Amino acid sequence: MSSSGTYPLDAPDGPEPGAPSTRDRLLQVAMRLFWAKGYQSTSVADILREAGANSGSLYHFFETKQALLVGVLERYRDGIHPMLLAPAWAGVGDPVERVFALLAGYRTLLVESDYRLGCPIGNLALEIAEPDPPVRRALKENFEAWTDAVAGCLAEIPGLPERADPRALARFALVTMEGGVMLARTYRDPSPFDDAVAGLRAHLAPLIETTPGLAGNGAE
Amino acid sequence: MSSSGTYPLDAPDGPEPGAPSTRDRLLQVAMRLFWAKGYQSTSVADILREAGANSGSLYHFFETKQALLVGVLERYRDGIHPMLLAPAWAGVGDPVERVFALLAGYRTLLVESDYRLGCPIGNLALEIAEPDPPVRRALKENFEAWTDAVAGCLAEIPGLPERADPRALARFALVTMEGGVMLARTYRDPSPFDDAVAGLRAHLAPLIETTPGLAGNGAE
DNA sequence: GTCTATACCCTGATAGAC
DNA sequence: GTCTATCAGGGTATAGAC
Repeated sequence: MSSSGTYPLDAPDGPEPGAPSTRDRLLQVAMRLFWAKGYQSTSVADILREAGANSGSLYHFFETKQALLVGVLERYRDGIHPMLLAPAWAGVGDPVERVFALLAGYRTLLVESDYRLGCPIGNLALEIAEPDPPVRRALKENFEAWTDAVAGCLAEIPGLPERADPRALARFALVTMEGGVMLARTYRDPSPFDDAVAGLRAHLAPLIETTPGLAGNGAE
Repeated sequence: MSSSGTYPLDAPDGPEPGAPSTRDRLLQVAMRLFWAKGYQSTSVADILREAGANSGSLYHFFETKQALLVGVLERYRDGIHPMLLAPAWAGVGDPVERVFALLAGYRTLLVESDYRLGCPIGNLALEIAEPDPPVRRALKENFEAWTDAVAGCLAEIPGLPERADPRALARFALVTMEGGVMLARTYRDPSPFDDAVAGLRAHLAPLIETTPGLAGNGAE
C-alpha cells in the first residue's frame, strides 16, 4: 500500500512526500469522472489524460476498466465516514438532525453543481444493469454503509427502536434521497428534493418523543 | 402520420394491414432496448438488427440517435394513460388504492424481470447528464404526466386537498417509487421497495378521512 | 423509403522497450 | 512502474444507387 516499498526511504529525487501515487491519482480522477459523466461515458483516455498517466500504468494496476470501477466503489465505501458523514455532522449532535444534515448535504451539492452532481452511487446503480458481478456487490456495500450510519442515528432516538425498525426507516431515507436527487436533477430545481425531505420529516415526526423542555432534563 | 399517404389505398403488395411501419418498429425496439440496457449501451446496430431495418432507414426518420431517444420518450409520455395507468387501474375504483395499484405494477415488473427492468424514465433520467437539450424536456414531461395522474387520484380523496397539496404528495410518491426501484434492483430483492411503499402508505394514512361506514352514505 | 457499403473516429486493451 | 505505439473492434453517421 505504501508508495514505493522497494527503497529504504523513498527513491532519491522521487515524488515529493505527500504527492499521491499514480494509482491514487487514477482512482481519484475516475471517482470524479464516473460521478460527473457516468461509467460508460467516461473513456479510459479521459481518465489517463486528467490523471497525467499512461495506458500502461492503468492496466498495470487494474485488470480492466471494470476493475477500476470496483476500486472506485470501494473508495466511496471507505470514504463514507471520513468524507461524507464527518463533514455533514460536524457540530450536529441531535441524531434526528444528523439525518437531515446528511440530506441537506446532497441538496447543497445539487445546487452548487448546477444539478450536475447527485449521489455517485445512485447514478452508477442504475447505469450498471449487469446481473451478477462484483460491481453489484460493491454498490450494495455502499448502500449498506449509508443505511447503517443512518440507522445508527435513528436507533439513538429515545424510544424509537421500540416503535419502529431503524433499518427500515434508514432505507426509506435512502429511497427518499435517491428519488429526490433524481427528480431535482431532471427538473433542475430543488423543490422535488425538498418535498421529499419534508415528506420524510413528516414520516419521522410521530415516531419521535416530543420533549418540550429539551434543556435541563437530566434523566427521564 | 399514416403509413404511406402517397397511395390511395396502400401500395399493392404492400405490407399487410396492421403491420407496424419501419418507423414504428424502430421506435418499439428502441423503447425496449433503452429500457433494458440503457441508452449508451444500446448501439444503433442493435436497434437495426432487432427491428429488421437498415441504417439508411433509421437516419431517414431520425436525424441522430438522440432524436430517436426523444421520439422514444414522447411515446412513453403518450403511452402513460393507455399503457401504464389503464391496466394498473382496471377494476380499481378507490383513488388511494389506484395509487398503490400503480406502485404494485412496478413491483411486479421488478420481480418478473428478475430485477432487470425498472422505471424506463428513471433509468434514462440519471443516465442523461446533458445540461440543456430536448431530452431533459422529454424526461420532464414524462414525470409531469405521471405526477398529474397520481395527483388526480389524491385530489379525489374527500377532504385531502384541504389538508395537503396533492401535487407535492404525488411527487413524493414518484420519489418513493424511483428510489425504491433503484434499491430493489441493486439488492435484487423487493424488500427495499416494499419498505418504501409502506412508508408512503403511512405518510398518506393520516391525510385520509377514515370513513368506517363506506357503503351507503349518499351525501355528506 | 430502402438498400449496401463504408467513412472515420473512438473504444478498451495490449506489446514490448526502458 | 512508466513509456510510446498500436491493435482489433465497435461506435455513429453518411453516400449514393435503386
